[in-house]
Amino acid sequence: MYDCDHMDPAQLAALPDGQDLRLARGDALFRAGDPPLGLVLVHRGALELRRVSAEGRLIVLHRAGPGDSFAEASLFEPRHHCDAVATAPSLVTVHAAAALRRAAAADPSIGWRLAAHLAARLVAERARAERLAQPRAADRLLDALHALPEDDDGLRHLGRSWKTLAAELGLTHEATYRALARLERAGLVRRDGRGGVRLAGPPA
Amino acid sequence: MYDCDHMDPAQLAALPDGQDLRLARGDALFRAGDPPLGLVLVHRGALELRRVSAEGRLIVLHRAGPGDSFAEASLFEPRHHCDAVATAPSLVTVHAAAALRRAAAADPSIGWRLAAHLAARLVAERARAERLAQPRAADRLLDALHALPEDDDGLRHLGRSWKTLAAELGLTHEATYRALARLERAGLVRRDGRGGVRLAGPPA
DNA sequence: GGATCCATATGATCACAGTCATACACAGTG
DNA sequence: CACTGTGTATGACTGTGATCATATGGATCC
Repeated sequence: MYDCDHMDPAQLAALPDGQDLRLARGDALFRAGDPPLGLVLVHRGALELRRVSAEGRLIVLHRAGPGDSFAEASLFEPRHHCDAVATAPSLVTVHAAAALRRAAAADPSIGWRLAAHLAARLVAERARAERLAQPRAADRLLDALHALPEDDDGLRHLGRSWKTLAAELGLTHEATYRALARLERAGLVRRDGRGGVRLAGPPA
Repeated sequence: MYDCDHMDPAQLAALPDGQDLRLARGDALFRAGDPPLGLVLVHRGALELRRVSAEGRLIVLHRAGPGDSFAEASLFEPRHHCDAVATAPSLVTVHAAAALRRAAAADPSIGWRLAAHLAARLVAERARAERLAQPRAADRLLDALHALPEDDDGLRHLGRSWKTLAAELGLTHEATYRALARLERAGLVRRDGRGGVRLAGPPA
């Protein structure tokens, strides 16, 4: 429910002088420790914010697809604290932090709109934390799938690989595939082979 | 590192006409589904944002102690999506959403400051998600303890019960006590009986 | 047309977190 | 004072996710 984007990032896009960038799969837009780049809008492709834990686990902090924005928090931080990597060939617009601050000084409404956008991201992030607090893989998985935008008839399309989803859920891909297989055997989930998912049963 | 409060909520407190409220332990400031109350500043005591999962698990979405604020996101949402419950006798100030919006229209800097505050909360929330993605209880626990503010000599004070921390970490209290005992036996953690913790070894 | 890489599986094993039970100390209350 | 609720702690058992291994089909690249 509150996992979708309430605020249209496009309303943030009414901003001055963004710089367009193309990224190949695997390219890093920035690395942890870099000075903040600014607000990033994704037009095509997908980017992930990643960290590697002390034990070497890859952790996906956030994932942004077409129409999403990210790195908003970096506008107020001295350094980036994670890597931003393109998981597919991508096209993004970067609004430099300094320029954005100047624009906000000129147009007071930008601050409030940015706050609204950040509030939406915060709610989504809390939903994610709630999901991660579930102990069982099937619960996390079902929760994530129910949060997916639903087609006019009941089809949802997972816009990424199951392996990627596994990382977002804090699970190994093996656990994810197994949970998926069990859910499918139980008739709660049906997959068409191409990223489409159909769910049975109430979200509750 | 990025789990502490970068932004001083007090700078948000330069706001008009807050309403002070006293809460007893167990009192709910609002419930899921209620219309947004507004921005809440905690002066004394502690409040938790809670949900109950479909399986009946109690999930702590956020915890605010003295000097913290919460429910910022509710300023932009039509309804609250979780309960706010006092876990101790508390004193709070509520800045009504409508009043805050009016104040922001009059003073443009409020929007930007609010955005900065929300950005800090977002970073903290991502750190929490990162923590919850760790599979082992000891890792989550150590991570959370290292994120605690450190005294001038190496003492950290856990400002809440271990049971409460367990809920924040998405663990049962049993698992938490056991992990704690193991860590203490291994010499990585030392507790004085009164909420004080001393850690050995690097955060990495 | 191989050679590679990756996502998608599935099996075996083991560590560990969840669950249920029990116990004790302490605070607050009638 | 007894009574109750809560936090702290530990034991036994079970379920399940992590780990390691292996296999296959689809891309992509020379």
